Amino acid sequence: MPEAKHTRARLLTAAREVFSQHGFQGATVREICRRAEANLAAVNYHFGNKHALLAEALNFTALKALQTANLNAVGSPEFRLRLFIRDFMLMLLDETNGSPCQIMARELADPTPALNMIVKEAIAPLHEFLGKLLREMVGVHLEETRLRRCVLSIFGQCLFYRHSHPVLQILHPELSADHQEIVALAGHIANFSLAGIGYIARQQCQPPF
Amino acid sequence: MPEAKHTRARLLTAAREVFSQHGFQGATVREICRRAEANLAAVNYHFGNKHALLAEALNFTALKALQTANLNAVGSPEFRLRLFIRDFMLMLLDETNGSPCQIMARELADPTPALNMIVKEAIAPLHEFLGKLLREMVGVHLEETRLRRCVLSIFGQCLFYRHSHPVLQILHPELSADHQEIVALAGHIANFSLAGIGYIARQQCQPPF
Amino acid sequence: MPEAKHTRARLLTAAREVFSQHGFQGATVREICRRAEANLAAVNYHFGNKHALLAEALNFTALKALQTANLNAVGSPEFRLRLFIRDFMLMLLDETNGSPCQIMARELADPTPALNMIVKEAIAPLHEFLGKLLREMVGVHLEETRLRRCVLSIFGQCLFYRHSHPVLQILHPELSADHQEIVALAGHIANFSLAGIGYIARQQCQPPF
Amino acid sequence: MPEAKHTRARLLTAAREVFSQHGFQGATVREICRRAEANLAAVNYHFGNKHALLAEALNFTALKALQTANLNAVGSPEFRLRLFIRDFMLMLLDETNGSPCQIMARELADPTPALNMIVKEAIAPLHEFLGKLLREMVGVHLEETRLRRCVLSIFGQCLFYRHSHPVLQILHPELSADHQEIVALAGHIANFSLAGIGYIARQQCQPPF
DNA sequence: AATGAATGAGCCTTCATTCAT
DNA sequence: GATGAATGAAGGCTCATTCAT
Repeated sequence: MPEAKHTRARLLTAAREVFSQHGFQGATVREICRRAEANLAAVNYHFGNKHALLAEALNFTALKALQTANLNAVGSPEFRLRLFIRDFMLMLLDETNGSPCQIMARELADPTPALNMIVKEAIAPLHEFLGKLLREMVGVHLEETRLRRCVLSIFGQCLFYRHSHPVLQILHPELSADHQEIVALAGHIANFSLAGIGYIARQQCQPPF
Repeated sequence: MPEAKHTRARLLTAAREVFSQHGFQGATVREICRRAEANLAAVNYHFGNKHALLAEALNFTALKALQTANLNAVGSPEFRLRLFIRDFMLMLLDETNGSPCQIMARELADPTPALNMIVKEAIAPLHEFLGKLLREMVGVHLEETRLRRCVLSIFGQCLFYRHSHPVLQILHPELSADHQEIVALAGHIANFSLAGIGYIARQQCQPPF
Repeated sequence: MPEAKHTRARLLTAAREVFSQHGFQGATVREICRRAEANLAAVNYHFGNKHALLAEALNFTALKALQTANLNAVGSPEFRLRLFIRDFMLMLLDETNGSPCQIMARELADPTPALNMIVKEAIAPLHEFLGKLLREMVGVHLEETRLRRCVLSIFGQCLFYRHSHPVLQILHPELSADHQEIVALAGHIANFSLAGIGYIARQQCQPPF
Repeated sequence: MPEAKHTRARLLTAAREVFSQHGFQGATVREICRRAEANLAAVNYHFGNKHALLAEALNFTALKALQTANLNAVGSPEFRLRLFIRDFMLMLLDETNGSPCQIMARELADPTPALNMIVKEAIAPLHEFLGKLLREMVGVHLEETRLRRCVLSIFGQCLFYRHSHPVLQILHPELSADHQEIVALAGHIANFSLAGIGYIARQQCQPPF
């Protein structure tokens, strides 16, 4: 065996890289096998087909760990929201090839049959998590619909940097995506959103007249 | 020739439909020609190749009209921001096949060589436009970097509904994308963002201590 | 154009050859294209896929001509049966590569979706034809079931030489399949069958007790 | 190992099933191993390759038993011919998966290297057997060539129901292949053939003028 | 006595593109 | 101004077989 890791593991690593770079459709089994230094038939042997390989390449552990860590953190809901946005942005903008969020983000725009699982396993829990966190802040009086829109506003701001990354590199090539910059962006999103949520919550109690 | 419009025009219409539905990569020349009731070689005859067809299919007039209309609108910057967000969301979530924003939105996540032109012709002006609008609201004291982050927060919230449309349909299948709902979403984003911008602007003058 | 006939026609000729030699499953599109001196994609362009190519390669005209000729022949039913068996055997044992009966015979044992069409277009009419011919000979008193069994007995004797051709070449390598030999075989089958039919018909009228 | 029989035996059983259903070419080693609940490499371990597995899967004992039983039967040659046709048809149309005749019948149309052995071990003896039986009936005066043609006529009628089974199911879907029906078919073939043979034999002595 | 892992060859199909007319 | 025919390249997948254990 010329390779340190087993073929199956190397295929998963390679698949995460290629899927995150080219999307499911743009990724080729050939390229994945080439990078994994595996035979072309290895994907079929280990996973059955390309779709099943994608399903196995998806990895939600980091995303779940993020939520667990946040639940265990001590502090006000506002503090935990800041923490969450920071950790989520760091995960989202992690440029390591094959990071799980890159693959998932691609699925959002160009769905494959795996999207259902992604939503059920990763996205729905995440939205629920953030919904509960906001609920702690705004109390019981804010309508569920309005609360949800706030959740979407936060995710929208965060995901934008992932989805529009190529555009931002053209628009503002001077911006790097280093740790410090990401933390600063997360701080902005937290400030912006806390103010927004606060306004929405107040608006509910005493409608603007 | 039984068709009213010339082949070239029919090809462009068909291309906008197919590109918006399947993305550049997922679209096939065959399907475009089939819908345009044109010969398979017509794309190469009229446009040279698939990339050039995409370039010609892109259409920024609606986006520019939106900005012009907003500039001509009478009212406070806050009012014009509400107006802009509403019009932008309506354009973005327009489910008409071949709407220009759908094509562009797909380009963001999976760039082709056309992205440079899109950014230069459409996105950069749009960001500048929104930047100036916000500047009217916050005055000269807010750092350019912070202002830009507010612009990105607004676009992020709006584009989220476009990019994550498939996910939202799974998460909240009860939500329709009719005119009324879109206007309500736009109202939320405007409220949320105005509060956010207001906070960021105040924070600059009197840092939170 | 380096070839005399058009690619489409060459593909059909080559397909008939290869299908008749190797069956549908054993035939490869590559081999067909190679023999037709056509590009590998030509099958897809002209026919869509391998199944559709088979469907177009099938040719029932000779089989239909055989029936028409027999209907126009002047003579007793017995004579016309002898004629039919002779012509049918000559067609069946025609060793020309790509003869229609060879392809059909292969379909019988290893059916593809094309079998339904073959049965409807070629085999059912043939059975009906032979049934009517026998009916002329035996009169109206013979049960339909018994008549049909006689039809199957005749076809069985004829087809045997097609289906079991490889076996017969091993068993009796001295037998050639030249015109004279085939005519002799047909004569035997006619004699054998006329006697059989005669017995079955008589048996019906005056049951053996 | 949870299985009662050894892997080798299970493989042979599974191979008989799959070969009889799909033919040699259509059968896959994977499917055979799956049914035998054996490892994919088991076929090559136990038999070397797919061809060798076929060779071992072939089983001529039932066919030989049929001949032995017939030789031991008491009665006239005519009676023993009726017996033979009945038993042969029952074996031929036995729908039990993996019945030896199904596998052999498939080989006839699409020969593999195993055909030589099949002919030598099974088919040639069978033809000789039937030839001798007919010889008993017709005496020494009938030419060997003519006698052989009668043998082929009988086998042709019988095998037809095996080879053309898919066609017959389309043509006459009302016909079932139950014991009673098979016996009736065998009776018809026997009647038909006895009359045929009788005529051929008489024709020899006193040519039809 | 047997197996999990791996592989090379080959299959059908699809695609954007080109070319001669 | 346009098109029917053709093509090279590539894609996902399947198969019988092999190898190390």
